[in-house]
Amino acid sequence: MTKPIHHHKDYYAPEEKLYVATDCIIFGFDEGVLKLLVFKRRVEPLKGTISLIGSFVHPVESAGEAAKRVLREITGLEDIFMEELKSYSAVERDPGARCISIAFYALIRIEESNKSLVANHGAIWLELDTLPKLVLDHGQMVKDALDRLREKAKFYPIGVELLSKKFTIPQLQKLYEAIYQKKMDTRNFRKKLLSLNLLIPLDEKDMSGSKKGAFLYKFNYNKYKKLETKGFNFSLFKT
Amino acid sequence: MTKPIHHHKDYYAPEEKLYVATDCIIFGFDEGVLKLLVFKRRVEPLKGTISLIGSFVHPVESAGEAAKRVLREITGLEDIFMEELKSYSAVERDPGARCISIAFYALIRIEESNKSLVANHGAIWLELDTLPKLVLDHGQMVKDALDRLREKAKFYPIGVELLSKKFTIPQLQKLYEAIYQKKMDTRNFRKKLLSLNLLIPLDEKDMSGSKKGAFLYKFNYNKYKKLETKGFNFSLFKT
DNA sequence: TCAAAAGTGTTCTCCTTACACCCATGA
DNA sequence: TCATGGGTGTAAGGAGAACACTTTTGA
Repeated sequence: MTKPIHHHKDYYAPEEKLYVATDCIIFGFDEGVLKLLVFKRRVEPLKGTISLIGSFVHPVESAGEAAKRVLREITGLEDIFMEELKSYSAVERDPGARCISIAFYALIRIEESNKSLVANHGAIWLELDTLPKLVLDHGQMVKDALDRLREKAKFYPIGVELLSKKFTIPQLQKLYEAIYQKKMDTRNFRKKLLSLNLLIPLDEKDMSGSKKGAFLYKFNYNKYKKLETKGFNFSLFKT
Repeated sequence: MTKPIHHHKDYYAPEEKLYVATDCIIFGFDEGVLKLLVFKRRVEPLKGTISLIGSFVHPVESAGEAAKRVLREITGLEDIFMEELKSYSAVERDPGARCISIAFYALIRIEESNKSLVANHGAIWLELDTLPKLVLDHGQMVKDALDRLREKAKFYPIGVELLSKKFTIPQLQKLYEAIYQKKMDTRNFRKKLLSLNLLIPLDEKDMSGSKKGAFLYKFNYNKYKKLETKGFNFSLFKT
């Protein structure tokens, strides 16, 4: 069977429609550890089960728009780094109905989210490395999203999406160490990072992490956008 | 709105289902140029329009299974390199009906395909760099797939999926030159390639490309699989 | 004998890596 | 004054990039 002719309803009619949902793998970084925003049922049935935050894709929106809507409804945030991960469409993935899900992963700054909105939705932040079992194939989604994050962060400085807009180099290093679960060398990390010329040094220090204080930087989004389109190598280290 | 409770049909009932299709971006390599397998309507209506090859996703199969089925039905091939590209779900993407598509790209050896099966389905190979306009958002799909192929081929030797099982190094180089649209240095290409130790040299020569003839090689899939799981850097050149 | 493609080595440069000490400050 | 985290430089090794000629053989 090949692609049906378009604009002729007869070609669609005999086909079966499916439920289409989206699930968001929402990463955050807090207290030196990677966290995931999940939905914990507080009432029966299935009280206590943990799932990703998602929604059906409505007729008036694309999957990406649905995912953005979910993120906005739960966290109050807009203009967030979000990318399609992949689709999940195994026949038996959802025992309740034939339902495919298009998963998106997002990186957000926890402190910018609307905490009461989050709480009102029954959403909570859990540490990634002590995650309990999630419903359906959501565990697999998280695993896939983490793999993708690791791949992506090798070549693109997306880590900055997880930190405050003003951040210190030690903070960024701790984030990378959390993502890749390994210690890095301070000197090499700084050298490579600064050689990209994508950080704007500020005249402020963050005094929360040490007595000496660490200089704050801002990410140069404008410069990055220009480089990105030209295809730049952002690799922060050798694998 | 958060994720509905599963196993309770009431949560699905009020939602609208959508048509779910899959489209395949099928790459081939022949006569030194990259080609795409497309479907050309030979009868009215819409005679002459060109689209990717696709199908609806049926209730009994996942999107990936649907894509594999399409590939098998059109080319007779199984066990082909195929990966999910991304989903396309813009509300107005298909004027005929609200229909999302999950696109997959595949790399096949043209000479192994069932030529009459291909022809019977009205499928034809078109050169990638002189593609006409495709229906719907299929042009965008091809562009995205090509970007993905370029990204992927940098780090994984997937090019071999497009060549005969026995191939010569000059053939592989020509393929890479076609993918990246740039000339490469023979000596550096061979050096890097052979240093991966993934090619099994054969005692045969391919005499079709030159009077001198070029030695044939086979790809060492077993070794590759082992390296792949350990996370190896297959980059064939610096971007 | 010549045209056309296959095959081969070396040098330079740059990036990555490994590695250890001083600095600033608040407690 | 001392404990804590912030910040700095250099040398060695390895990978990528640039570069030109010889080999084979059918026409």
